[in-house]
Amino acid sequence: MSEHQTEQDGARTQLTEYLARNGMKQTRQREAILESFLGVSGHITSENLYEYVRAQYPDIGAATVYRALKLFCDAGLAHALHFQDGVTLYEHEGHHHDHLICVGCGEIVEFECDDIEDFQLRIARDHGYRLTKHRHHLYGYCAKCQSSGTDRK
Amino acid sequence: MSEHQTEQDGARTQLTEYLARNGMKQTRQREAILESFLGVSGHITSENLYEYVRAQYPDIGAATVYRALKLFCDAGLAHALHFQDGVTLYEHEGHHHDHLICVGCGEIVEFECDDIEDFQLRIARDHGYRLTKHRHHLYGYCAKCQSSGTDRK
DNA sequence: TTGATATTGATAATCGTTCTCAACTAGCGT
DNA sequence: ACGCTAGTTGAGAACGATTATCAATATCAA
Ligand SMILES: [Mn+2]
Ligand SMILES: [Mn+2]
Ligand SMILES: [Zn+2]
Ligand SMILES: [Zn+2]
Repeated sequence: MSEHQTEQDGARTQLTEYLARNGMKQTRQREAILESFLGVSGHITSENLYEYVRAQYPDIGAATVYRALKLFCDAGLAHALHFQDGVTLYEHEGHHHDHLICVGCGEIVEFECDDIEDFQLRIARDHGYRLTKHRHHLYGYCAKCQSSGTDRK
Repeated sequence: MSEHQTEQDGARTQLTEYLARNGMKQTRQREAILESFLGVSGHITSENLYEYVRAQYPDIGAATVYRALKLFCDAGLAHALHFQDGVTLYEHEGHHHDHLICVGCGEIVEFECDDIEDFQLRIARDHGYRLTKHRHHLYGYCAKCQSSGTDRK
């Protein structure tokens, strides 16, 4: 039994418990969508996940996928991100990190910086704020896109 | 002649030069919209600025305001921000800063942190990226919203 | 098995923003 | 001043990811 396997089982259990705790139902659709979501690594849109889901379960509707992903966030299984205005990307919930995005090819690099996290808390405290979340995105050109000079801008 | 006055004149000149340099035309509408924009301090949506503009110039259309604000960004007079997905806020272009947003009352606090800026550059460099911009938003509850406990969430 | 309640899928609606396009100018050369 | 031409405008349609609606259907505790 791989680490990956236990992680997925953990997620399934987590959803089941969340549903029970909130008087919600465990449906075929939610199980299928969770399965697809867990099978994806990285960042994905609802629309894109819908494609994957539909490949195996053609009867599941798009609205259900949108709803499920939001549910997964509420249940602590997923995390929503907004790199470009207008599209939501989801990733597996895990240890906190922020992102570096290549505006050339779309590559996404994850990073962690405790120092920055500390400064954020200090800034919030200095202004009397209690932080609930933050959004820290760095945009630029990756090494590859810099060398293949044929880029926009 | 106040500092404020010269700042506004500077902006007007900047737009005029940008337009000339790019074979674009200086129109009544653009002048009027710039006037309204300069009269606003802080952060404002296109839609909201359109209200102001319309009060003085009822014939100017919404599309023109949307276009003008985008133009002002290109000309280096304005800066676009996305605190909530789906709405664009504009502010006067000035020295760089980031934002602390109260999710209770919507208050926006501006902050600067050279240390964070430095870490950002280091992170980018470590990954071979050349940064073009970043988005750093801290969300939380301001002091006032924390005490008046009657808040959402 | 039943029945109350939650969920689903198709589709309409949302909403800030952009696009379309015919009418209208700014601004150059004359 | 005049005229040309390319850029600009305003109204309204179109967009696009997401959400709301709602009748049909599935879940699950009793
Ligand atoms: Mn990530
Ligand atoms: Mn600001
Ligand atoms: Zn790249
Ligand atoms: Zn507040």
